[in-house]
Amino acid sequence: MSTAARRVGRPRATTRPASGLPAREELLAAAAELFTEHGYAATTTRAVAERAGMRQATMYHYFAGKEDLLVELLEGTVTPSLVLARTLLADDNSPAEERLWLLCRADVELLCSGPHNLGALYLLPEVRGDRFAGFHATRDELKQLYGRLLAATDACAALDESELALRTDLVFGLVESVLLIRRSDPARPAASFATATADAALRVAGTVGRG
Amino acid sequence: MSTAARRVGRPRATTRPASGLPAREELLAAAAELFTEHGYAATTTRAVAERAGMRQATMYHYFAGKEDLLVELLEGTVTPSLVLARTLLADDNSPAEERLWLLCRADVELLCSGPHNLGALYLLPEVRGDRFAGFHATRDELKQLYGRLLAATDACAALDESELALRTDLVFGLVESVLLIRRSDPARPAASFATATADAALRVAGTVGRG
DNA sequence: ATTATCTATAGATCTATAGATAATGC
DNA sequence: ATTATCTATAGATCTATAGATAATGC
Repeated sequence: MSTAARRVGRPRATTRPASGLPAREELLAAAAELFTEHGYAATTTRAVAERAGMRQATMYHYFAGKEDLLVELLEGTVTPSLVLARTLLADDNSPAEERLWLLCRADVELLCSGPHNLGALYLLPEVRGDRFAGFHATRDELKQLYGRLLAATDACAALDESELALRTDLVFGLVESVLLIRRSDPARPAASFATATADAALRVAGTVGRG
Repeated sequence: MSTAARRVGRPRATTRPASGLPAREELLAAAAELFTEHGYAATTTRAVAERAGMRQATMYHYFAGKEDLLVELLEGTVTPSLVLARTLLADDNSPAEERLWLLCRADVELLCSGPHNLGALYLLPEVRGDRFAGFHATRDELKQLYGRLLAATDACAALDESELALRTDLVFGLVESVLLIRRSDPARPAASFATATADAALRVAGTVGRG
């Protein structure tokens, strides 16, 4: 009845972290912390591996390279909002204003919860590269769905295409700006902030709103 | 009457860039381009120096190190708006709404003009370091002045301190989000976008606005 | 003599790979 | 036999410094 798990493979040189996560998850968690705090280029593969409780070279058993860590972390920051946006766009039982508000609130909550400011990974200059085309496509689709919900609101019904695009940029920009706000104030509670941001997004959209 | 300037010092190994800027300015311009496009850590001192038309080591004749380039570039992205904010706060001949609108518009214009998205330097993870405390202090003061103008608007007169702080975060966040928007659409004309953003900022503030 | 530049390089990295090793599984 | 890990390192950087050089200034 030993509490130590009996594991295949050569034993680690150091003790495992207390989290009890599997090695691959542990590497992602370490990368999340280090990439959000110090950036991608400034984080070494050694720093990631050792924070996950293993030697540098062992990381390559789980990931083909440093970039793969970032690719995988990025995906998680937009996919859930995209799924929700699709659902909300399909549901025409409630007014567009209300659905837009729900999307904004959920998006802000996604961006402002979790132990690290993962949404801020999107700010890293490295994310420009081709390696991240998948992430950009997802984000573009999400923004497009914001635009379609916005177009369905009373306030925007009369706008022409370019005015609508501008307003979409502003609403989407306001929602994304929570990354910057969280960065200067990491401890802020997500729920009430998400509500207030959704209210403000509707005001940007042009509705009289709840705020 | 030779057109080539007669210069002190050993001649360059390569021809000078066509810009005609003095060497120090040329280095800053090169760093601006490379830091905004590839980030700080991914930009080598060799890349900066060679884009400025000199060898890597020559850069150290003008700057003590790579960080000094970034420090100097960052200052220019907030100081002009801070100066304007101080002036606007002191002038009580026009309503606070109008002064806030002017500040937002000018700030967005500052952030969206110039050949590179210099405002986006603030997104770089390296800017967290102590070396950049001066920049952060300037930016904090600017944000505080936004808050004081906001407090003087009719729409915010009744808010308590924490509500006001939240609204300041949202207005300031919206203005800063133009960095993100410019990054995905670098060619956008600044003037009309600045006006539209200032309108939206007043809606976030809670005024009925012009929009 | 002063200046702006150059060449060369020490010293410190950092990524990814090669190949050995120490467990368990059968 | 398979697996997860280790140690060691090749090869490729990158920053900052040391010291030489080729102009002009006086």
